[in-house]
Amino acid sequence: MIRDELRELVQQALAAAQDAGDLPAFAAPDVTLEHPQRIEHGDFAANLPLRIQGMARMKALDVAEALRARVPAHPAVTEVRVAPPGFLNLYLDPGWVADQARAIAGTGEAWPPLDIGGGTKTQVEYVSANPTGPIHVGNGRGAAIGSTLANVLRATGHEVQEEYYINDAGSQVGVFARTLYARYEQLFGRDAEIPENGYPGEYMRDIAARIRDEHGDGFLRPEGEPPDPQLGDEGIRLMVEQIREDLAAMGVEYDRWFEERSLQREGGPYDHVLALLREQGHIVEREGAVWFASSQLGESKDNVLIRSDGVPTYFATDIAYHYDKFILRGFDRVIDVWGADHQGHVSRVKAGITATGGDGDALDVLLYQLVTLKRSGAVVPLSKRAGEIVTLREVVDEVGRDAARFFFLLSSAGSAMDFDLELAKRETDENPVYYVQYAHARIAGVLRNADEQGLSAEGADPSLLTHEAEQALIRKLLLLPEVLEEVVEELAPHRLPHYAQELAQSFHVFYTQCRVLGDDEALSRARLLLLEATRIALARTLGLMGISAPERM
RNA sequence: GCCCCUGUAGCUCAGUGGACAGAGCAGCGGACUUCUAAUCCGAAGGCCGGAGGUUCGAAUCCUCCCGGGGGCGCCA
Repeated sequence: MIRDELRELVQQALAAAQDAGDLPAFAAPDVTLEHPQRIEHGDFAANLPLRIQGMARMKALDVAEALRARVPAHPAVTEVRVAPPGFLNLYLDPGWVADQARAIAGTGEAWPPLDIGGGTKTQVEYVSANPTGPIHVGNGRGAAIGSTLANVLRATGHEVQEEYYINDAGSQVGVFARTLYARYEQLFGRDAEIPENGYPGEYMRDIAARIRDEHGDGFLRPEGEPPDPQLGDEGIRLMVEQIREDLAAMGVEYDRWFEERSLQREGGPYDHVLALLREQGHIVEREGAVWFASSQLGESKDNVLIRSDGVPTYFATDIAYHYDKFILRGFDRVIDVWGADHQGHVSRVKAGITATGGDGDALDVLLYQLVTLKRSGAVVPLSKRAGEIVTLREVVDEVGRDAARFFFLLSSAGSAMDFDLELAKRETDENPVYYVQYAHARIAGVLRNADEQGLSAEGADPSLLTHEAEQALIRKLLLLPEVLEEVVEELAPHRLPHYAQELAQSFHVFYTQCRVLGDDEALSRARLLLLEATRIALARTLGLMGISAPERM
């Protein structure tokens, strides 16, 4: 991408200036380029002179001048200027900029071609909510973040697998089964009560009814006897099926649904990991429980692996799960997207990975702060145990998949967000997603009109794209590769919707100021070329976010 | 008590070492005989939670304090 090429130019200028003795010899930091806020400061700016003025024992302005004189010629650069207090400002050549419209349109849907990953085998695991209830709004945020991140990684040369981890083995599954059985018994007129700490939500009645519809009283046992274990399994199966459908409604599809239970089969990863930890001396038995002696590994405390009642903890199976990811399946890199309430879990899982032969640093955990759901300003509790829960499905049905995804992606994972249902519902016209989609629909409309007139970008001369709005739009297009790189390097998918809005704005301004289908046929063709390039970038950005790019609105 | 996240315009949020701090929404004033006005243009709105410090330069880094959220040996 152009930024990397220009960075290299400045790097070369530095080396040349030092070789020539214009600057003293010293090890300089890597060159970084940024986009100045003010257009008069150029398209790119290097602050290198300011950063090395001390090492060079020269005034920043003199350093800048020494560098400026040595910057090699480049077809994209029309001018290099020194600006106080010591910046080196680079100005792109308008002819080169205009020609990028042709380059983009010529590359087509594959633009921008980026290989950051080099085929790195990467797994993104996200949502992974307990299958004891429908997924809620907070999980929706994880879904939007995880799937968008996976899309961008795939688009930048990573070999990506998306996975959902089904927690079907913990103690909560037993509580789920007993709750389900109580609801099931109630359907047959029995006076059963759901257990303490059970799941009081209405959805449990629905699942019980579905099982009755399919199996009749086949799961009914003599009163007072515990439920058939297969009833719980059937309930989990139905719940997972619903979760799958709810996520699909938001455009989320996984490559694999991984069952926690599969780790615990005889001689499986769980057994193996425990034996491994024991061999390595990481196991301590105390107070009737089995502990991971993680404090010896720099953790703040030890953690229980097997509770005194003999049941393994979630933590124990999670070590086995990550052993499975890294060692058995050979992922080079794993990204787990978790809610911030799992924050305390991060460092101990990394310690567990390292202790079982993996590299804890190959795991990136992207924590997102929880979503506060509001209804007319009042906080709505999200707990599955509360009677009233608002499901993700409900929100998606109300505001639409596109708006829901855009909304979830808009704020950075680290900041808590409010999701006001009334606001989201009211936002039909004013939601920013429509602003972006409308830009795409407008382009599609003009391309249709051009087609009817028998006009196309065929043989277009991009050098006609000299208007300020045209130039600004192309410069905005050229930002997409940089944005994708930042999304990957900072695990920051929220940059995408912000970029989408900027791109749409640049287009709308262009559309207002520049008529595409006018009297000047050569200009029309050039502008059609620009429209094609813009449509490619816009559709790509929307597609990576899992948001549709409509032809009409 | 300790750890993590967070505090920026009325609201929702970007910006996390650069040059005069940004956007959307709300509110105010304009623009449709012209490829879609779900659009555009303009004005207004800020001790960047507070106080010190580091730096040529701090919303950004460090220390302390205040507010909000989350976590802290047998829940997941």
